[in-house]
Amino acid sequence: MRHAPTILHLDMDAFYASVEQASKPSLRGKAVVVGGLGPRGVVATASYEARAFGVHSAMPMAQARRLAPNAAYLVPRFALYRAISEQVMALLRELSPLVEPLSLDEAFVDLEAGGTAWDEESARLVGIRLRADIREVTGLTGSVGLAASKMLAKIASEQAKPDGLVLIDPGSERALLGPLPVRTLPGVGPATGDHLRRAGIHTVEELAEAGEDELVRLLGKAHGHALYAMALAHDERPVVAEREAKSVSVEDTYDVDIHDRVRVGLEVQRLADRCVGRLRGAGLSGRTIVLKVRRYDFSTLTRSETLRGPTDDAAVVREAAARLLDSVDTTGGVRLLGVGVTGLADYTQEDLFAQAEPVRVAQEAEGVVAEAVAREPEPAERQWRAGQDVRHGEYGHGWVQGSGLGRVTVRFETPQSPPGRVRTLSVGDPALESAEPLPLVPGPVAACPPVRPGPPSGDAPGASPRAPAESPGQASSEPDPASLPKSRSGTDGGGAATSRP
DNA sequence: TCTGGGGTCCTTAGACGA
DNA sequence: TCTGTCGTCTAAGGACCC
Repeated sequence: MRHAPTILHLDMDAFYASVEQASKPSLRGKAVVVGGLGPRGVVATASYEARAFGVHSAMPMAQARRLAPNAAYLVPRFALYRAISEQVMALLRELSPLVEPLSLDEAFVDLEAGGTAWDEESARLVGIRLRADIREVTGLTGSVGLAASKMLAKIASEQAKPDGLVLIDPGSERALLGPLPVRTLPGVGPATGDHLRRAGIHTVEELAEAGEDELVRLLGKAHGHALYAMALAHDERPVVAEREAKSVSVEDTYDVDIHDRVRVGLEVQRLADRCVGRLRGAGLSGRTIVLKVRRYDFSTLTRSETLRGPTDDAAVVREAAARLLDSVDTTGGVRLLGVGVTGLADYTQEDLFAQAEPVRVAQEAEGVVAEAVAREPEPAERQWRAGQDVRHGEYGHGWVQGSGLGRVTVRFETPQSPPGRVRTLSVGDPALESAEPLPLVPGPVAACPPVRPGPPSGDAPGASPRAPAESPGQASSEPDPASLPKSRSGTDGGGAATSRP
């Protein structure tokens, strides 16, 4: 293992919720919950103000509403989050070619490979500078962990949250890990955590003391070996910039269980089409078709079929998915359906003779689906979704707080305005139209990171071209008190209502 | 009180060919 | 020719992550 803490892990703080607060001034300092608003939605991200009420990711939305009834509930706006994520990733790529994004709001960076840091001091300066740049370019805060390995850098950024920086000193790793709960380690979820607890293992230190053989016996070969290494702070996983996708899938959870077998069949066809759309969009084809069914009682089963060659043909995927569905008992109802493709290749090699028949049948099915889609009733009125950006001819830019009973409530404000006024309009108001999100940071620079003149870059070889903007004193494991969430109240958070009346 | 969506990796078991 | 073994592929499920 390398010895310098030059692996950086960046984790944006409550990312989706922070973006919404930045773009909606009236929500700053308030409890904001982003997630699915349907009856079966779950929380994607809760602002720190909402977390004070006990709301957290993956919690059912209904439970979140009971805990924080006055929070603002918003649907995610992934296009906006993606755009902001790109700005952040671009800043990371200035530090090193080795950037491994884990999601829209998280990434590892190998600073040593980028020549931007080679020891504790330089790594710390890069982290400080990065946090300042992220704040300048996006207006948001991120937490930075620096350590000699990915695992430790991630644990460090977790400890740095919110809005902080933690560097794990080389040599202190095992002492730091020892007292932490096993759940801290990556790969230890609820099931493994329970398993270990029943074996009397609660901390990382106890994990190390149990020994490799015992862990392999308890958890299996791969997991046991990996966990034992992690417990000893051994983690040699490299930062990998390019990862090839291994599968492409789409799935839908329905607000109400589907009982009608014909409807189930149509939904599977629709999902197959969407899946192929994504597959083709990525320039891929795949050989194994997977059908996923979650039944009324939450039991989940998968059925898969491997073709003789990869395909990106919607008719072929539809037909395979339909065959797989034939082998599944859906009496009692299904709550989720999914279609996926694995065994990906970037070319298509159809066995035309073997698949000609299914194709013909599927083309007939295609007609059925098209017909069903055509029959789909048009929504009588435009749908306004909580959180959505809108523009009004008279009142300007705003966002939907809620809608129902023929009315839509809009708060008119922009990222740079003071908290704005709420107006209730008719859902059919001709002056109201949906709008693109506005940049969080003023000026044209928001769309692409600015290149600022580089102040003196220090005397060490390979120093970052950027000079630190914060004093090093701010880079401690203690977050700046001024940057902590200001209010626990979270009341009157806009009260965005569900878009379903 | 009910549990999303999009992924990755691992384990187990059976089939099959060398 | 029969049998055992090994590696690989396929299928299904489970755990985990963000």
